[in-house]
Amino acid sequence: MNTQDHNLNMSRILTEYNIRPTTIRKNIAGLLFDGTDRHVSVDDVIEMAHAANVKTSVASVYNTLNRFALAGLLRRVSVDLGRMFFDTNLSEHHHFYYENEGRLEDIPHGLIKVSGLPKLPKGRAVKSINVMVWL
Amino acid sequence: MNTQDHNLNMSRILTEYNIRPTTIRKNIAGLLFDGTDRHVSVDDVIEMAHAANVKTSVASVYNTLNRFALAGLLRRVSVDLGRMFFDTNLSEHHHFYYENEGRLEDIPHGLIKVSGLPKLPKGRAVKSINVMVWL
DNA sequence: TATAATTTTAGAATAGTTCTAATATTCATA
DNA sequence: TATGAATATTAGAACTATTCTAAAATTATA
Ligand SMILES: [Mn+2]
Ligand SMILES: [Mn+2]
Ligand SMILES: [Zn+2]
Ligand SMILES: [Zn+2]
Repeated sequence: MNTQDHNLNMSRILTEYNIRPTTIRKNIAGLLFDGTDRHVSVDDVIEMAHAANVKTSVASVYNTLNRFALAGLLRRVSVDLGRMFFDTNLSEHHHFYYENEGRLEDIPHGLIKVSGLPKLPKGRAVKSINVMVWL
Repeated sequence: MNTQDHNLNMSRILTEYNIRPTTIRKNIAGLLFDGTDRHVSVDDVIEMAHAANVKTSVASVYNTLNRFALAGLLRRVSVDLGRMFFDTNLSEHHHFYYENEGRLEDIPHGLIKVSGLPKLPKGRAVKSINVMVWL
C-alpha cells in the first residue's frame, strides 16, 4: 500500500470512529495502525513521530491518543505507576508484563480463561477483566 | 487486645520481617494491621495517622509503606494511573476495581481461576498473576 | 470566501512520588 | 549508663507523567 492509499485508509478509519481526520491525527494513526499489535507509551509515539519527520507537540500526542482511546480506537493499559500504554490490539486479550524491560506483550485471545467470578453486587456490571502476568 | 499488647505485637511482626521496630513504623503498622483487609493509598494513611494523633511526615509514610512492601508485609497494587494502593491481604487473591469510586475490593482467594497460560519464553518465570475486574 | 467550530500548540500548572541532606533515633558495645 | 556508629525521620526541593490554558492555526459549513 502506497503512502497516499495509507493516508486515505487512515482517514476512513478516523471517520468511522467519529474522529475528524486532521493532519496530525492521520499522521499519528499512520504510525500506529499498520496491522501490527503495538503497546506504545506517549514517549514512544513522540519518538516515532520524530523519526518519521511528523511534526507535532507533546500536548497533541496526549490529545490524540486520549481521543483515540475514548473513541475505542485504542485501548488504555495501565500496569505500574508512571506511564500509560496504548494498545492497538482491540480484540479481547491479556498481557505479559516484562517488569525489567517495562514492556507489554499480548497473550493471544482465547488462551487464558478466567473462571469463578463471584456474583456481583446488585446493579453492577463488569466493564472489563484484565489479567496481567508479571515476568 | 490493649494498646500495649498491640504495640508489642507490631514490634514482633516488624522484627519478624527484618524491619527495625521504630516508633513511627510501629504506629503505622498499628493503623494497618488490625486483622482486616485494607487497600490504602499514601493519602489514606496520612489521614489515618492524623485522625489517630500519630505525628509523622509525608516522606515517612512513603518510606514506611515502601519498606513494608519490599519486606513482603504489604502488597503493592497499581490499578489506574495516579496512585498506588498498598494491600494488607497477603494471601493470593484478585480484585474488583470500582472505577467511579477509585476503590479496590478483594475477590476471595480460590474463587477466581486463571487457566490456559501459554508456555513462557525460555528462562522466564511467573512472578505474579493479577486479575483486575473493573466495575 | 466568510464565518464559526474545532484543533493544535507552547508553556504553565498539577499531583504523586522520590530525592537531599540535616537532624533525630536506635542499637551495639564499653 | 554512656559513647559512637548505623539507621531512620523529616521538610522541602526536585522530578516526571499528565492535564490545563489560552492564543494561533486549521477545518468545516454557509
Ligand atoms: Mn517503549
Ligand atoms: Mn481511599
Ligand atoms: Zn495488548
Ligand atoms: Zn486485596
